[in-house]
Amino acid sequence: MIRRIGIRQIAKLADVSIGTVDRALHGRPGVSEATRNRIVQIAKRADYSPNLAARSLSVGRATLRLGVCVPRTARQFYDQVRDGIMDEARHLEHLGIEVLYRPVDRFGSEELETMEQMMASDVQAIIIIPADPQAMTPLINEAEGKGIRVICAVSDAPNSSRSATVCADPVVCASLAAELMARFVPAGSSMAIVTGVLQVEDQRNKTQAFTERFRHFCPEGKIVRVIEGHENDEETFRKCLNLLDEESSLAGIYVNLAFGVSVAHALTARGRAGKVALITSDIFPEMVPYIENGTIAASIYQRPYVQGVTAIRLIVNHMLRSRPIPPTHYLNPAVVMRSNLYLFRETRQLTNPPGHSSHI
Amino acid sequence: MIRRIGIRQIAKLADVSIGTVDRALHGRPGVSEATRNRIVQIAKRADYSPNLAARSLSVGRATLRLGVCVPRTARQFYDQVRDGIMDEARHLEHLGIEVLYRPVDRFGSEELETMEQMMASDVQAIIIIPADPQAMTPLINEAEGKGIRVICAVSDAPNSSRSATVCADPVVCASLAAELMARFVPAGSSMAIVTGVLQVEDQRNKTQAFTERFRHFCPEGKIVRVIEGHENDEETFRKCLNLLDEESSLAGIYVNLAFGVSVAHALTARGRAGKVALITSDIFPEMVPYIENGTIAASIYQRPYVQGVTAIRLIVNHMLRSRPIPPTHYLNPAVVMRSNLYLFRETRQLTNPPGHSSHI
DNA sequence: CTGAAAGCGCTAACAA
DNA sequence: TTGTTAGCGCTTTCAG
Repeated sequence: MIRRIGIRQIAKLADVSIGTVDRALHGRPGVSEATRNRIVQIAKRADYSPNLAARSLSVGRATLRLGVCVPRTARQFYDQVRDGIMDEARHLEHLGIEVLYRPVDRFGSEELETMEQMMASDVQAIIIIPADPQAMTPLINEAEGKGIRVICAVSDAPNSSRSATVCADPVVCASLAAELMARFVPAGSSMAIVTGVLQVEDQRNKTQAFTERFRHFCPEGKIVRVIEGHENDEETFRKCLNLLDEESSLAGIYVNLAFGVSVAHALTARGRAGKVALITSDIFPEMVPYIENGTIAASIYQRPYVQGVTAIRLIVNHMLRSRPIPPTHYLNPAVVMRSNLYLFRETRQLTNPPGHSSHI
Repeated sequence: MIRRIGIRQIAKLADVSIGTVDRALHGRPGVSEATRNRIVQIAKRADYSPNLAARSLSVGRATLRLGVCVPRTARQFYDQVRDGIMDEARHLEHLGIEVLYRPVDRFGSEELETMEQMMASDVQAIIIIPADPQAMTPLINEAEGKGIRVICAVSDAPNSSRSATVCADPVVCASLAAELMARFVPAGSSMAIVTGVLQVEDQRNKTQAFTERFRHFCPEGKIVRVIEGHENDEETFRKCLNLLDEESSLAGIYVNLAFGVSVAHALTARGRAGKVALITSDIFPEMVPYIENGTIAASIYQRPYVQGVTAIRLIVNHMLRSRPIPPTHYLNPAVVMRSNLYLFRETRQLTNPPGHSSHI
């Protein structure tokens, strides 16, 4: 620990009391502009940065109250985000961080109501995974207007004034899938994409990016079908059966949302498992057997845990260390295959080889 | 921040002074066994954990002095480890962490001498990347004997009594390469492995694992050659030229150490770039053009930055939060391809798409 | 507008 | 063997 300058020294240099220094440095009222400027100058020249330990000790209660609003559905995924947030917050507990955690149902208005409650409950920042970005946008704007920082994770509300978004770059996810796929299948192969609803920005972007990059990486490769499963297991499954029946020369399928299992089912049902290269998104326990038996060749993983960790770090670095917030923090997707499957958090409970304890 | 119990309350419960509580809880001399036990019991029942902010504030100087000994060679790689260590240490600075950083030349005795100096300079733990684990082992044992925790990163000293090792599981790295390769090439393909010296445990393990897994994943696949380049650019290059001349049907090469560029050179020289699937290890700036033009299909990345971060976290969690140290912390290797190349730290300086700021 | 002083939870030096 | 006390750097309250 390097001996750094403290408010005491600054007070001495500026020939004022430490109380005045504190007021000046924190924009609190009760200092003349003249002395304030003088003190700020000195602090800057001396490269002053506050001792966070002392601060949180002094304040006693939380220095930083955070609201966290995460969907209660698709738990295997969102719970990872929550774990990342909570783990990191606990790690930084001694800085006086307090988390107000509110899981919400993904559909209906609970999300909006919760957001409103949070805004009313004296938090300095909110981490949210908006299920309906459109509807959430006015509330986000209102929060930011009140000085509450809003950070979107996993899903973005791009037209809002949120301070930052942290997510896996959808274009990179889809491009990586396309690049892998192009290496997995021969030139001139036919490809299908399974998505949810093309109106959802993320899914549309991934579909486009995959299409474009696959054509780029695979000479004469073509996308013969884009299937919208409407985020419904049954519909996805059924449409995939049709697809397989109609496209006998299909070489691969890319599933750009969390419905890889339905597609794997369909492949298995039609005896095409292992014959058609399947690249899915994210990891869910039900996918494990399909990765193990080769039905799913690879999965592009958005690393929800790390997203949670990152969201906390962004906020803390900004609010406590006055670092700038990067408006977009894209993190690198991971490639899950059979060889590294058991090093991912999601599968750690299932079979836990001793000594393997990584999660980032 | 949840209101937790402090030594004051414990003192009251045990009907002693806070000084006694402090002594009892820290195994300092000057407390009778009876009172010590009583206090420890109370603390345990109350789930006491010390306020780290208060501690580091009180102690004033560093609470935790760490020695870090990292090779000065292969900088692009080891500097990442160092960055991870330093970034994380700075992040935890307010806990009173002080890092004594000593880069050393990889060859010669500097490593041993530096280790000895560190052991003499009052550090509580040492993070080391042993270049010569064999030679380092006695010193590690000596350090641990003195109560100095030693953590190996990247490279392990398995026969020493080091407290922990953090690295990418070599078996997983090689298996992942094999699995990818088996998907890249047709059944019955011929494969070559480029390594350094098979006597080095890590390289031998990777060679074995790749061989075994490739055979498993690729029906009728065979390893036709294992080349030892002795960690020498020139020799690796030359031997690869020979290989290419003699094996006209070679479908792929796996390079299990940091000499992928030499192999890429050879492929280019013989006009086989893009025809032979090349999977390398880690990322270096010189590799970037070869990844971009498809000569290198993929690279298995050990994530040195995260290794550094992890090493610090292990130590801090152990020494400051008295968590157990897991003897081996394997982290998940990453797959680097053209699509995600620019999201890795190593390449961030080269071309830096705005908004991409991930490094873990 | 500014200064003085108490106190956050802990360590460490000194007293008893 | 135990108790007491002075800070660590900061925030905050109360006086001036």
